[in-house]
Amino acid sequence: MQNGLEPASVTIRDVARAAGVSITTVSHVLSGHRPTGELTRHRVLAVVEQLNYRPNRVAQSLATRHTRTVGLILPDILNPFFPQLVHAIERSAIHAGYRLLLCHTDSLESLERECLEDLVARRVEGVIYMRGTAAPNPVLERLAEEHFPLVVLDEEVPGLVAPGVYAMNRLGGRMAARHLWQLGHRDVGVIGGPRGLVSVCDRVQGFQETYRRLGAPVPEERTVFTGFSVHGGQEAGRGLLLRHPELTAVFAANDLIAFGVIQAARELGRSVPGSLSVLGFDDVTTAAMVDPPLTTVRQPIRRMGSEAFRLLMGQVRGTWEPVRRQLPTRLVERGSTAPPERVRAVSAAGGATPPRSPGA
Amino acid sequence: MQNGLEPASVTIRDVARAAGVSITTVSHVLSGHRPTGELTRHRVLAVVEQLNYRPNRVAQSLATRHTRTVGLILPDILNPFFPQLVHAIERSAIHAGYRLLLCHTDSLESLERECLEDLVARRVEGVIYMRGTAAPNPVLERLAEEHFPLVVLDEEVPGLVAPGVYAMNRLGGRMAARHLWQLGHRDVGVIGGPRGLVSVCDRVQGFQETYRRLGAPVPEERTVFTGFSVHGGQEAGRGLLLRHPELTAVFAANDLIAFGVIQAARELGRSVPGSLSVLGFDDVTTAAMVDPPLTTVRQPIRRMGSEAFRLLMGQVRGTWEPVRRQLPTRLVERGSTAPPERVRAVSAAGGATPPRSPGA
DNA sequence: TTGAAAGCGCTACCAA
DNA sequence: TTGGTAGCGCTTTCAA
Repeated sequence: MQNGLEPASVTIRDVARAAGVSITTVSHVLSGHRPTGELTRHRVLAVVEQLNYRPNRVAQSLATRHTRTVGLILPDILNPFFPQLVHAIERSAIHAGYRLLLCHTDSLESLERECLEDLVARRVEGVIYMRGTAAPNPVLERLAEEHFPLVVLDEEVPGLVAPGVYAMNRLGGRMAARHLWQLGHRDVGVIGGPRGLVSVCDRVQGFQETYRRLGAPVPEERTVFTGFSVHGGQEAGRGLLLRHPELTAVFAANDLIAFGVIQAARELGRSVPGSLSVLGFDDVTTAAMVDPPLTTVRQPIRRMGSEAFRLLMGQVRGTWEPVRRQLPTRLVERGSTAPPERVRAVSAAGGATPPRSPGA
Repeated sequence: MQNGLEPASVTIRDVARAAGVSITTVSHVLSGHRPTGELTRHRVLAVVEQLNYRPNRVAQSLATRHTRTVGLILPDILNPFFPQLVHAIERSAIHAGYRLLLCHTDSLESLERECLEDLVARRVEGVIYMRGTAAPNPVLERLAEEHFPLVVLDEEVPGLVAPGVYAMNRLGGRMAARHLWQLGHRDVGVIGGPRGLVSVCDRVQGFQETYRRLGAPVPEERTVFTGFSVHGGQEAGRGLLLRHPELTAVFAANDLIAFGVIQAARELGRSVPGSLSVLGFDDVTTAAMVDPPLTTVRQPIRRMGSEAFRLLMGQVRGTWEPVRRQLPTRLVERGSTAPPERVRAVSAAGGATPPRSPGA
């Protein structure tokens, strides 16, 4: 207790000695891997209790070659989307007897690589990889090639052959578009997240493709990109609204951005949804709590998390197979979207009002 | 690659053989723990590179008796307060070469105990313990007695002699009270978090003690307790406002509860802050983004996290000492608090208006 | 039903 | 400047 170097806890050897049996025996009464005499069993257990012995999991891991640990690489714990995802994963993990080793990368590619290396060196049995950058990651590629247990979650890695779980982002983008269209919005803007992220492309493209088909393609200069953050959304929103005051609605690639857009709109004296509709993506818990509750495209976060863990376990104790699971999104209508002012005005003036009917 | 049992990665032995040197040498060129010949150094490094050798951290840990891992016990990752705390801790940890092993307890005492045991068995070098329940925890007590490196964070454990980092909760409660008082609120309610939590007692008592001193003690039936959640706040808020429609302000023991109270107020047709002022605690990131931006007592989350890790490291490589660090809170005024209607009405009617002047 | 002993992959002491 | 080797604390054959 005095020296700082040696916690010197009680070992299996101590137990064996105190119980007057062999180490082997202690090991087996504890693991139940082979029958033991009733008598010795009780003697050993008593000693274990008395000495408060707990097997050293490090030594166990070295001997058995498994650590009952899974590595988690995540880009941004401050985005509430990820804690929700982590929560789901952790529930599955605990249930399966696994623990999570956390690696926060701040969306930095260099950190992603380092973390991955470190996790492997620590002999985690698998990794759930959530990226925050579009940069290629050689370490990740190597692991995938070696069929190291790995599942990519949320953000797809282009070109990587590995199991993954994603939301139907393109579909989500389409849902967003259809919703705004039906409300009567014709002048819409889009604020995507970090350029190059597959999820961003999909959401944005799904949105644009729908508007194009409906006959009102979104002009290129009405689509901008920014970071997945409130601040990013605020900046980008301000710029977009300043350059295009004619916009009546904005689709944001995630909720954080949407929050920022709402703030920007207010600064510019535009009420939401009165003068501007805002639509988000994720359906983070707080989405229901912000000023006008946010209309958003919900990702099935819980299912994504548990499915990811399930896939990982499949690999850990079984065959590797690059399954690609896509989970459906759905639109959650709340208070941040409404028909554009013009349409409402017309409606109020009376009469049926198919918004900008094709022939008009 | 076929068999599921043996990842059989390359070991130090392989490197030694391939480089034509001893295992010892390989170990030392990698650790730098002793000088090595320029030539052999390069040879070894080349082989390491070529074989893509990475030392097995499990084996290292067993040999060196350190894991470069810290355990984190946290009650509720869905409360944004904790991700923010985790973020701060993780920054310090990564900087010091440590990794975080995550244990989510869902505020369950049984899980807290299990996690603690498991973390110790996994030989983490220390534990940062954030509790979510008021239940006593024998395992924790044992660890503290044994001077196992441990720091209690955020939520104090009564009677436990161990290092800890906390916000000045009582002070925070006082700040909240003074603010509402100065705005002119005389009929106030309090919604605490889980009964028995020290932080809750401190915040509530700080608040009440101030109102008492100012001559308007808060009647007991205007103080209620609930879970640290939006839902809890909503339920409790609804009940309180229904029973006491005369209240003009509510102090909530954390931001989540405050959010819930705001929702409850709306349901009851009361605007915030027009007809009801709401004050929170924590200053979670989203506090600035909700409907009326939340006036709240800010905890110095980042500093709490980094200080906790610093204290832990102090114990890991040094002397145990039950330091108790308390960090100051401060009031952040935003939009959810305002003078009560009566006062505003009177003010508008003209004339100086010491709210409910003692002689009135 | 029990034990001896050979690892698991490293570190670090002791020699050379 | 280098190597042999005894652990670290456990699991698991193989024998008894």
